[in-house]
Amino acid sequence: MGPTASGKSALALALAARLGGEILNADSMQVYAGLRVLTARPTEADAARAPHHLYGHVDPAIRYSTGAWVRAAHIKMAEVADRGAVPILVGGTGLYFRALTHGLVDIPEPPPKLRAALEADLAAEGPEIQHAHLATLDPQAAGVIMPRDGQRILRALAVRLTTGVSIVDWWRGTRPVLAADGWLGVALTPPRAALYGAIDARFAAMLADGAVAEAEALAARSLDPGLPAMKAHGLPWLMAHLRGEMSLADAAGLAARDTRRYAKRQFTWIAHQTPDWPTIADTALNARVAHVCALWDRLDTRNEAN
RNA sequence: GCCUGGGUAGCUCAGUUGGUAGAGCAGCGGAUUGAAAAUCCGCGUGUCGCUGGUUCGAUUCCGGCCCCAGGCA
Repeated sequence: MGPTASGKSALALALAARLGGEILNADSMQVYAGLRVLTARPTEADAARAPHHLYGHVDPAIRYSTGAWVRAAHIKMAEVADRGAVPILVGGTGLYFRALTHGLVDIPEPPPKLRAALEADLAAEGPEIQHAHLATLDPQAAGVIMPRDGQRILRALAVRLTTGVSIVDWWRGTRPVLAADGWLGVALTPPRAALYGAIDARFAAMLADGAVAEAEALAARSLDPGLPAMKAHGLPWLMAHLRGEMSLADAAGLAARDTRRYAKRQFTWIAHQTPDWPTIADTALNARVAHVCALWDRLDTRNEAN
């Protein structure tokens, strides 16, 4: 994995050619259809150079989830391996990788109606009141969730109400999806300043590539702005621009700012959530490929020895 | 050249009846178990334009100078 705009897709393509691999998307936004430009999905030309999976296969009206992704990725990885190819997962969504390497408990899905009701309560009363509610219902969960973290409060309430068991107790049963030594995780960590420059340049390129038209097409569907797909970086601002609420330049500035902040959170994730993954600070593609291949060979020989 | 209003954090500004200053935004750090490009938590020392004077003490009062905006010439 690596932060946004760090060159993950290009590296994946080079590795696929070198190792005989197929590419699987591990990015929570690139799964959505209709967001090719704004989520920096590989172009048709790039996608033709190696098999790509799990890109743009979800309608933006759907509320996708980590669980849905893990199930889909698990199946795809097995299919790729059956073909004798190497599954190469690329993306910036740390939680998706974590779900694979550390696991995700199989908690029954709360009914959509309950979810909608909780969402309405949250909107009407604010997170603190819901947190107090959670504290009486599930003190254990309330203890590990911040009082204003509406999203996690909602999830904890939904799980407790539908299963009768605290989400914290569910978590105790977490088991990894992937075998401990069967995979190699690598994190790209380019210098911050270089990455920020790349982010600004990339958003400018997105605009030149039809980002506004993409936003317009989505706006025409009048989807719920709370949907995950509607939160793609830049999309809310471009839609505000289309409504005449701000200039395109302002929208672009805010989009780049959001993306920079996101990249910062990704650096934090890499530093603290995947401390055992080798990091590559190099920005040159060749150096990155060589580095990953060396690591890969080591993993290979170790596995053969076992 | 004269008049007026300004010069305080990266930006926009507040404030100190004289005891060396604080908001918003930006930025930075952190958390992260089915919304994760999400959500949440934490972090404010800066020659108070420069320079003299008054004062125990000046960013604050007084003088000079510099810069910016507007007005008059």
